[in-house]
Amino acid sequence: MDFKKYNHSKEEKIISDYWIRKNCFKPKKGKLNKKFSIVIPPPNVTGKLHMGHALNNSIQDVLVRFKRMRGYETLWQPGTDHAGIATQAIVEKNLEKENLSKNHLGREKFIKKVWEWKEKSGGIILDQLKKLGCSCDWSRTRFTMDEDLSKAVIKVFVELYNNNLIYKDKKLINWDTKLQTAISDLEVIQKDVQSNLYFINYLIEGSTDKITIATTRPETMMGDTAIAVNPKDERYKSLVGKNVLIPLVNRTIKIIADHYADPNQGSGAVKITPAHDFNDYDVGKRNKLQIINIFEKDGSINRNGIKEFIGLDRFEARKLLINKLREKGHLVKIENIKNKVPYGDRSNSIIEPLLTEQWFVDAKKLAQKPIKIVKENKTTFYPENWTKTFFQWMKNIEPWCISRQIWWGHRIPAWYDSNNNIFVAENENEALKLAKKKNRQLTKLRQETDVLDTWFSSALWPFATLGWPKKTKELSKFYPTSVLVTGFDIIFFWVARMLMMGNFFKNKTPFNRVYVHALVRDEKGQKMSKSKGNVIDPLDLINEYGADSLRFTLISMASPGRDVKLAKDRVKGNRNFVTKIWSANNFLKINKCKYDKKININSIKLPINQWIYNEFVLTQNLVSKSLEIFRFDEAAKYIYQFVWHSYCDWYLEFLKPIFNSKNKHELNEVRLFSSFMMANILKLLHPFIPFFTETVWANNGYQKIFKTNLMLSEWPEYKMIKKFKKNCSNINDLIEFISSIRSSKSELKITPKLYCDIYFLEKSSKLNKIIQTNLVLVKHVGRISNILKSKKNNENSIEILTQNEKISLNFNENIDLVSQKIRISQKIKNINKEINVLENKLKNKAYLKNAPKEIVQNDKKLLKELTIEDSKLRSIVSSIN
RNA sequence: GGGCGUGUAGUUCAGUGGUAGAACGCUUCGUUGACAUCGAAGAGGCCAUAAGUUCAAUUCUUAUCACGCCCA
Repeated sequence: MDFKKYNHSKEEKIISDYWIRKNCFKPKKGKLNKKFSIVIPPPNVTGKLHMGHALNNSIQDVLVRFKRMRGYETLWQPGTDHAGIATQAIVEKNLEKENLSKNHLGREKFIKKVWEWKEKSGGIILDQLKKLGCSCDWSRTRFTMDEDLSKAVIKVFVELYNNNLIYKDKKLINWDTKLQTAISDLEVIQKDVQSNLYFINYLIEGSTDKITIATTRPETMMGDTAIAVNPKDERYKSLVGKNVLIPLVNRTIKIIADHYADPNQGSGAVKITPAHDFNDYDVGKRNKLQIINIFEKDGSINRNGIKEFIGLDRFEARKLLINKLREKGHLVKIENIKNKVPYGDRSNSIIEPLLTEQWFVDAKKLAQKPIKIVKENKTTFYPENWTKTFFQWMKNIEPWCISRQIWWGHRIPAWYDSNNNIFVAENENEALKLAKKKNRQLTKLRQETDVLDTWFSSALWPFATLGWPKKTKELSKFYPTSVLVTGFDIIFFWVARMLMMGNFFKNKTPFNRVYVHALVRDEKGQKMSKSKGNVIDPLDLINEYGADSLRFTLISMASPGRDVKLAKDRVKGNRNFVTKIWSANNFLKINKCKYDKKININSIKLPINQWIYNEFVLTQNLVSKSLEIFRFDEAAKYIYQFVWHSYCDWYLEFLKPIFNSKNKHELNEVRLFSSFMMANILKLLHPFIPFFTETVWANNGYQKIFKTNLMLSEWPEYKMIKKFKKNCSNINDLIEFISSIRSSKSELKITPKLYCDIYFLEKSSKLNKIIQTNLVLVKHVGRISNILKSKKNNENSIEILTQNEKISLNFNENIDLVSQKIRISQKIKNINKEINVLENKLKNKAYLKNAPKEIVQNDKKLLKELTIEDSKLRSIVSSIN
């Protein structure tokens, strides 16, 4: 027979199309009458599949497929978010190529262009998820800018506003001068950089004395409104209240006493620029200082600056200013220091604190319920220690700046009259109604131009995607969702905010459990990044090794609280695993193994079938249990171990002599049962490697007898059968016995394929009994030609010890007895070490008194066994002479 | 500075209050009718260091060292 190799690319495509065509991913009532739901962490609509996605979604798919097979009605809700800043940037870039800009087009036309882009290119990542095998209900795919979801966003905004949980305020916020929008504090990354610390003299008015301040941002001098010294700082006590002249700027400001000034930092005197520094802003508030903003929105100097600096970029201004200060003798020195500088996570440009009017969510108030919910374990984190991180952030939470000065996003539903009175409503008509209560003559309002932070809409994801605010079937069925699977990097961005919104608007926590997985790194543990060039593209791996191999690799490496260090070799290894099963299945076909009629497992007679059955049940239980507690790595390990080592290495090997025999009864049982086991293996493996298993399922014709494809079949829930246990233990003894014969051959440098005769030296050998009842298997797998009735003693025979029984092996060629003697002597030494330890232990009265009985019993038993082993080995050594 | 985590075989990682495990890699042997993307056999560990608790510590506690990450 000629068997083709498994062609993953071809089969994956076929299976994927088949599942979708047959609507297999839609929720269906299962046998349990229970629900299981997950909402996908919506990938950015501009996104391409990276390893993080691959891990995140493989895990979700394992859970979803597992629960579906177990009989839950299962929904995996997919979709993407609109990624305001990122998407706008891409479309703007495309416009540039056509020599257009968004300002050219105007808001409406630009938005139209973005939608065009989205329709054309916004589905890439979803297609990639399909390639990975994700069993999302794709017919329910949602997008945060969809009409329904937008309605939800507007409703949420209005309600929060009416509850005083959203407000507009003039505050210092993080301003991205490149993107020209506000961003939230979470989107600011503090980076360690080398900076210059400039020491500058300010002249004290009415004297020739000077005060030296230290700053890393000298250009902000133009906005200084005070110099602060610590009230306890003796050096400066007499200067408090005096005026100083800002060099070059020639404006006078006061020296004030404020605890913010740290006597140990720099010179101990610090310039205060309330408009351009968060700490200075607070100092300014405390001391009622003037606030002078010196920057335009692009970071250039505005008209509040020195005349000749107006229009200069902030960094140009810094250079020029330092030169001038040096020229005029105001610059004392420059020190090189390490400090933190804020960068925008999207633009990678230095963030400028800027005083502007923005919209804020009162996060502090909204955080209260989630804190309570998590405390009460109504939402639990796994691994548990993330709870701590969550609390720490939630308890120190700052107002959330939600307005963005861009066009792509949910436009804030607020309108202004000509006096800038604010009217927040779901639409302009409603707003106008509100406005008319104030002023009957009003006919026209002006809508807020800002849009909302993308995360604002993502925060509604678990209920908005299910239809909220409409009371849909899905919402009542699948909310709260069962588990959220996510990386730790978005616990604050997303998880916390979903908890706020879900608990506020649904009065129910959006998910019962949060499974937090780690980052995928390269094999050296380095973060993957384009600049380092160590990015592994999951699609490359899928093409080369198949989606299944990639999935199995990621899942088996996802142990809690540890990063996944991914090397290509791992994927290759797991591809080999897939091939191994393919080849095992071919072996079944060659031997006409077919599961074509139902089996009464209880009536299975052959020990080897009983053995593999109980081994399977053991594995099935371990896999199920591991998956329930999110131990994907262990689940994968158990199934790998079983399939490769129990099923292929031993079970299939033991079947070979049966296939060669003429015993019809045995043949029938083996042909039926081996295939039945294969079907169950495919089931257990399906959540991990769905494409391959579904393919083999179809090829083997299991559809007929199970009356379903694999992904909708029932998860194995077989019970251990007690009456099989005796035979199972016998098979385990055989395995151990055969292994020791193989070891002995290897030690004696005898080729494994060489047959030998054996003789049982023990008077009443337990092994002998077991072997006699399984003679055909042992002879074939153990390569034994005869079991001798009497002992042969010559230079070709050797005694070995296995399961504490002495047996004699007889070969047809000479063997190296001398080296064997050395080896056994070494073994005796080792055993005696152990015996010593045990004897000492058992002499210890405290041990005998305090240790649990079983432990002591066990040690006594072990000591006995070792003592026997020792004496038998000694007799073997002496017999060699 | 505050918080969290990690140090176990060459590598990547499981694990446990009482015999230390896997995968990959390595070594030797091997194409016997499923599979060389394979099989068989092996080598390889003071479980980071120190002290404490305990009859018993790789496991629990504390400290130290090293390395990550998050927040300020």
